[in-house]
Amino acid sequence: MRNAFVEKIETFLALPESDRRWLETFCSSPRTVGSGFELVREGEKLPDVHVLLSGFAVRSKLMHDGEEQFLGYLIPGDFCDLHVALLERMDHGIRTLSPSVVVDLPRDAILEAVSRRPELAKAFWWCSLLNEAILREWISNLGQKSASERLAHLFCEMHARLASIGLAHRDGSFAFPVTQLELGKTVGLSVVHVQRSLKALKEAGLLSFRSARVRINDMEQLQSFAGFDSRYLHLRPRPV
Amino acid sequence: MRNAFVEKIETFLALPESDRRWLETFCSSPRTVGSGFELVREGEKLPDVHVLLSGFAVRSKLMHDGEEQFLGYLIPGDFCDLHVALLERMDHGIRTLSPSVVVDLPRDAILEAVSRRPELAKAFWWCSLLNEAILREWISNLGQKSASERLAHLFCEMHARLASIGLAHRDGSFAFPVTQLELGKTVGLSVVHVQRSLKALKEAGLLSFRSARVRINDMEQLQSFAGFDSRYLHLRPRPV
DNA sequence: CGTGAATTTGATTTAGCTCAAGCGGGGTGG
DNA sequence: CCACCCCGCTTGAGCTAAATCAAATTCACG
Repeated sequence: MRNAFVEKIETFLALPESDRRWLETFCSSPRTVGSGFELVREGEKLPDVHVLLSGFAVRSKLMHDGEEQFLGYLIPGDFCDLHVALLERMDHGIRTLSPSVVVDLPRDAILEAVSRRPELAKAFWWCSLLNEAILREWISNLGQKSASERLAHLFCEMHARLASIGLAHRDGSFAFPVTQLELGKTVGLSVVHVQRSLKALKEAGLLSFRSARVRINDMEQLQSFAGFDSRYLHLRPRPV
Repeated sequence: MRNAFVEKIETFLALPESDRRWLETFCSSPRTVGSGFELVREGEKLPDVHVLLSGFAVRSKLMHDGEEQFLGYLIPGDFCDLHVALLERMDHGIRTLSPSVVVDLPRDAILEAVSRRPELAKAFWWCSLLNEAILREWISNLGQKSASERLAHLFCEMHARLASIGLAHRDGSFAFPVTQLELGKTVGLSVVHVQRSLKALKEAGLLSFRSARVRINDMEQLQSFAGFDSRYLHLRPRPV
């Protein structure tokens, strides 16, 4: 059976057979959870690290004024909370955006792997570095771009990431189970303004967004409008 | 001689003697560079990873419209570009903000250390995770807060980080060698608005900012105004 | 069908931007 | 030692992107 997690890691390096088996063992008893399920609560101290095998999830932080800011989307193959292996306490929460399949890796197993299996240690670290790169891009997105540029950029990113794991349709469409309110929490805008900016993008013929699905009509133009350059994602051509 | 880098790592875990010596060997031939020196250029592929032993530096990304966004500040003890060990290409640049001392660690040495020295592997990974946590906080800062809250938050963060390595004065003041223009690039605001927001913070008696030095007058109030909660920094009490 | 959530639209307000001009201070060359 | 000049800071006057408030409409779903 395909395992999005192992596949992701193997785009980075070919694992020794024993490491791959080690990973697959832990993935052998996944859980299925519904949409809107809180995988991890902010402030919590966890015994396990989670991996998303299928579905969508989001990281988010609660502000002191009660507002919520999204910090990143998780797609199949992503670690949810690798930090807790070393940092102990979650500084943000994670919840699913669709029915999902997750596995729990005991924290101690991760630590042991890092000590005993150098290839896995590298791979885990690599996952963290990728996350970092995305976070940096989000910062420039929030700091420097207009409302519709931000949205455009977000869609470009999601498309690139989903395409890299085979979850984008050839016609440029992909599932993205979020509401406009949630888009607002992602790019720091009010719902009303998200709606108007989306409308502008639609009217410019760049994309459409309906019932949790994005379709990019003109990738070329959308990317150039958004100032999107996929290199920050450090994607490697997917070995088949 | 004190070594800010080794000290930082040892707040996380006590290194085996041999690992410490390994680090210190590489730190034995540092370079001194001036202010405004470009340590790493965006897009570059580097043979070395850099560590800042003293001074200030900043990560930044150039937008397609020519604007610049700051992505983080580097203070003594920080890795500049640990990513290149695994990611090959820099997705942002780094330059000093003051005269600084840096050391160059050959990429291959880092990779070898990760394979052979599990404690160091953990420590390096921990550094990445800390960075990530700071990046996430910056995202919520940019996405959800007003101009003066953003600035206040930035000052709280710098104070906490500098204090943790003994670079903050007991009176709440610390060196922060940036101009108002640069503050703008940090929090996504125009110079003019930075100036007005700073003025407001000064007039509220919270802090002062003059000639590259910040002084926080009322830490309690500033933190509560900024919605600052230092837990995201995952600081550990500094062992003396 | 009915009901609550999500989207759309309009009207108004505001935070932050741009443009433009004046000011201070520290460093340089005459 | 003075004059100048450049850079960073300050202030003012519009202007605009985005927020807020409020209501209507559509949609998904039981």
